[in-house]
Amino acid sequence: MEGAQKTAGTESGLDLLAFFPYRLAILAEAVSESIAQIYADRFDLSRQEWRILAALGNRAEMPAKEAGRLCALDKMQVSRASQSLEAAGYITRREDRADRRNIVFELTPVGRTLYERIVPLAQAREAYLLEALTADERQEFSQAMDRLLARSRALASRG
Amino acid sequence: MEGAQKTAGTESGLDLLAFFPYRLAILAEAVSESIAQIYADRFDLSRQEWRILAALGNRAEMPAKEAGRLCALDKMQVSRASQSLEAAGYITRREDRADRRNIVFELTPVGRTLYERIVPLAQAREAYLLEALTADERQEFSQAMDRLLARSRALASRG
DNA sequence: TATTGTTATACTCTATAACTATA
DNA sequence: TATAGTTATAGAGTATAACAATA
Repeated sequence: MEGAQKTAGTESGLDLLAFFPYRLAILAEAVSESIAQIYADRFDLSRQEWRILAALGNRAEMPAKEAGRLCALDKMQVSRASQSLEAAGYITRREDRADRRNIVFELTPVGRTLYERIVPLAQAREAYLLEALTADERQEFSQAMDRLLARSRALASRG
Repeated sequence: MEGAQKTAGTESGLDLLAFFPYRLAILAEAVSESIAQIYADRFDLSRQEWRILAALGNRAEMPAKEAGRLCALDKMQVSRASQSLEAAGYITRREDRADRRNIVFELTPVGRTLYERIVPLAQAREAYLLEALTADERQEFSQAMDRLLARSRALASRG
């Protein structure tokens, strides 16, 4: 982002390596890969499956629609990932009796065991990453992320 | 990241919405989308094509191999994206006489015109995003990104 | 008529490796 | 034998919309 500042009065080009969206993409990809090595390489879960599993871990059950909102997945991704998780024996899927259009997910004991094996590994990696920052810096980074997210969504919705 | 701290002594679950890699992925996706609306929606370029075009803008020419390193693309992505850019008339590709295995890219006048139309729009969006942060915060965020990238690569290379 | 979720289809993207040519 | 780049192939992932069931 320093590079985005003009280094000379006549400089009008874009320095890709200093372009904020590019740098953020590279960082997010690297971080994502470092976590995917756990859920994908070691436990053979897709990103979508991992997100649903992770979201299910700290609640008794979760409707499909909430899984979509919570995991930033569309309804097709939720449908397919939840079918895979069910086929693998990690979750159950049942109809909501109150409104039978809704499907509710629940972890099986096997799914909970998987969750409890993955989560500490994922958290250890997160902790290692965040050791790059002091407690204050983490908080500032976190707040900056929130503000950047709000602005990027404002842009995206503008088209 | 605050949420990653234990909220109770017995809490061992993972709060997906507070999990740093998840939040970073969501942010990067939103930022990426806000820029892709320009190069993809308005100018029909793929992400790979855009990166090569952007990297070419502030230099006379660029070898294919350097494009790969600079744009974080593998040699196949460079090969295909550069062929598309050539077919669209935005770049030329010629052999390096010194070593005819190397291919060197150069912007055509049409390509430069495209570059000069896209870059101000992309920079305007970048600037809007970064207005979320003060100058100091930008610098701290930038340094934090560098440190996080180093650590995520250390993790990823560990496997 | 609107909503939830599934299925179908085509399309894009990616990963692997075989291949060409140059060195 | 090693390197730069291309091509081929198959697999994964994605997007669109048509569809069924329920409300």
